[in-house]
Amino acid sequence: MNTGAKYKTKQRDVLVEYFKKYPGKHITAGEVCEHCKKQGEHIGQSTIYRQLESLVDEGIINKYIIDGKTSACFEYAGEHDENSSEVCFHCKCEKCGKLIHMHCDELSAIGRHLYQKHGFELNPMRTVFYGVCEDCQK
Amino acid sequence: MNTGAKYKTKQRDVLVEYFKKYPGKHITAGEVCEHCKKQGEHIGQSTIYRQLESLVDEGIINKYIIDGKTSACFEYAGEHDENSSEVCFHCKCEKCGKLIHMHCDELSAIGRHLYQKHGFELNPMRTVFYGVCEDCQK
DNA sequence: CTAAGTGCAAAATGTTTGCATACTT
DNA sequence: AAGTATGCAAACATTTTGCACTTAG
Repeated sequence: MNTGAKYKTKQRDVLVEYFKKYPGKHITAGEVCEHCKKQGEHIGQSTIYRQLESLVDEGIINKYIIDGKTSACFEYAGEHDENSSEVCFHCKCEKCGKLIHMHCDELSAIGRHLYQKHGFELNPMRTVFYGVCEDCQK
Repeated sequence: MNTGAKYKTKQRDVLVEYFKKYPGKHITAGEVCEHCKKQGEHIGQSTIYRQLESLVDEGIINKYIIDGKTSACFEYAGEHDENSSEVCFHCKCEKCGKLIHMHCDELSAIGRHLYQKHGFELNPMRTVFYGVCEDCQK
């Protein structure tokens, strides 16, 4: 946790724009660094890590830690569309490493179940289902 | 992935016994190291990491990567009781960090749903639900 | 005897921190 | 001016690797 970014800086904008440009894509801190270098925007890695932390705190991006990857991933959280109950779930294949984005009402239902029966308020943005994908089951 | 342990060694036994002794407990590689030192059983850390990998491959222990912790956790997989449909799910509180073990048929049902409707074969042993626990919702 | 496992130390990652400087407001 | 952010390099923590040596089968 930190105090939260308060100043609008060039570095922060670059990061936010990058995430906005690829909604649904999982991006590591290292990939952010590379992206910046390619853009000719040299941003120190400590700045990147600190900004990522801030952006997570502010709910602008989400952080995922996925087995098989050695580093954490971040993803644009999208516009907070409160009307839509469309929640996106993530399934990660343990064999090929593929990450599947899934929209499913039945899955949304488990969030309600967990809350009503177990008092646990699920955060679907952060939860990753592990298993084996269709292609790898052959 | 590795070729799988084939030899029965003292080091391997020590690790397996340790995990068996604490079913349901999440143990990091570092904790395994410490445990061995306390026992007077000096086991090199590379051996520990390599054995942990083997044990995961063999399904004797499961590996979890949980946000907030900097290192991976391992847990005894338990006897493979095929008769029982009792599967254990993990819920991790994002606020207090508590890890809740949950047995629930409804949750087991989502495994079937994912398989039938989405062709995804869920591995519940590896999946962690993130959210906020009852205590932290006050 | 051979394949597999071990242990050490070194290297490779990924992430965090201290501190002087620069930028926002 | 005051508070915050940046960037560098160094520090850290965890995990992996190379290699000579030991052990199980």
